[in-house]
Amino acid sequence: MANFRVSEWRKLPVSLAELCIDTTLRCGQSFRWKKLRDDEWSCALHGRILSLRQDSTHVHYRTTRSNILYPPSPPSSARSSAVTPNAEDEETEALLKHYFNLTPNLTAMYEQWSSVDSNFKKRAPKFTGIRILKQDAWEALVGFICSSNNNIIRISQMVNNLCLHYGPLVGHIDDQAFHDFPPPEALTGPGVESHLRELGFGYRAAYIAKTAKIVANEKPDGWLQNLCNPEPYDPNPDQKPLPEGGREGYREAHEELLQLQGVGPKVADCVCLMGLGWGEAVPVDTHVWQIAQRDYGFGKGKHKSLTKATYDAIGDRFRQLWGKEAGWSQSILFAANLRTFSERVATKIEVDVDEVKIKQEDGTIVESKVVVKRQYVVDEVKEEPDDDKASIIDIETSRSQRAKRRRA
DNA sequence: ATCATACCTCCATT
DNA sequence: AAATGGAGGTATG
Repeated sequence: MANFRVSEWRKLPVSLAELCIDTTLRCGQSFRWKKLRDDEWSCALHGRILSLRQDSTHVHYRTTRSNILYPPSPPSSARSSAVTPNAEDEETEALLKHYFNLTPNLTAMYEQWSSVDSNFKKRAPKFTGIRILKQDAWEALVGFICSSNNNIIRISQMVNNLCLHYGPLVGHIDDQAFHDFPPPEALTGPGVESHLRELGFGYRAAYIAKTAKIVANEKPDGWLQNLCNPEPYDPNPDQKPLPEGGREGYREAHEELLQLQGVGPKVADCVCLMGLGWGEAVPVDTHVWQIAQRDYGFGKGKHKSLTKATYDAIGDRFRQLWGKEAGWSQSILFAANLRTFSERVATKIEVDVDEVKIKQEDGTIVESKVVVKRQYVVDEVKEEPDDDKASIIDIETSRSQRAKRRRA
């Protein structure tokens, strides 16, 4: 195992309210992180494996690198790495801060959204620390092309398969291979589409192959990166309201992305938000559509179904409500609505006991007790539980001790 | 503009 | 056990 070297653990002070890596890495933004050991997440990024743990006060991180590709620093600087951070550690910390987008004050943002939106205030407390990642735009693009008509488990399998077959090997942890995400040029070959089909990508195989060719061959160098939001994060945003439909740069990036194969409005917004730094991008998928109907009055009148017009109207409504970082707020409500996290949603169990008389074929009547247990999602805004949202979790039927017998 | 349909595959549910 | 529907949609008519 001399081929790889593992750095010391280092730590960065971060509260769980500012970043919860478990929720952030499981909420469907990124598809490559693996939880190998208890509470330790790892992912290949920029030629190294980054591993993370978190406690209530810090994020702990370390890297695993290949000695062959990334030889150790000279002895002069390797000496005191435990006390004095060397260049590699500095670089890793910078990567961590960048990837997890740690500059914005998330606690203040939650407070702001809570003060203007009672629904957010109600649902967010169990989903704190969710940040929008600054992922590589190309990786986000391919990942979300894979997401159409798909579920997070399979998307992750597909993306991992893509990296395994087309991405450079970065290292191993416990015999688990970690590959970096393949650049567009790696996916332009003639056999890519059919190979991806064999790998189970379905109709998305063609989308990825075509999009890779467009990006690598038809667009100028740096085309995708240049769609990034150039503005640094501003903790004291100016008073001028966000333009209807978002800033010009966002609208342009969205429009450009729509030219690609397999990229519609939703995928384009995912890339804008999570890969290009446009906080006002609001991807409206089936979950957000459900949320918009349930909590924000959509699904009736003019916006009965999720047409393009409705899609845009939902984005505009959320931007108007939550502002420049509407996409962040949307993602928090999205996570709160995921089945993956349903155990966090407060539930209430209601038990009904009914006496039932059952007349049997032979004329005898049997008295039975039917116990029905229903589970509700507790809704603190509406006191009344919705019957249509209750799910029956258990029914017991017991015949009473002495069944009364009568003549027919 | 809106609507309907096909598209790959996997999985849970019926 | 075979059928159905849904999964973080998009392209086409």
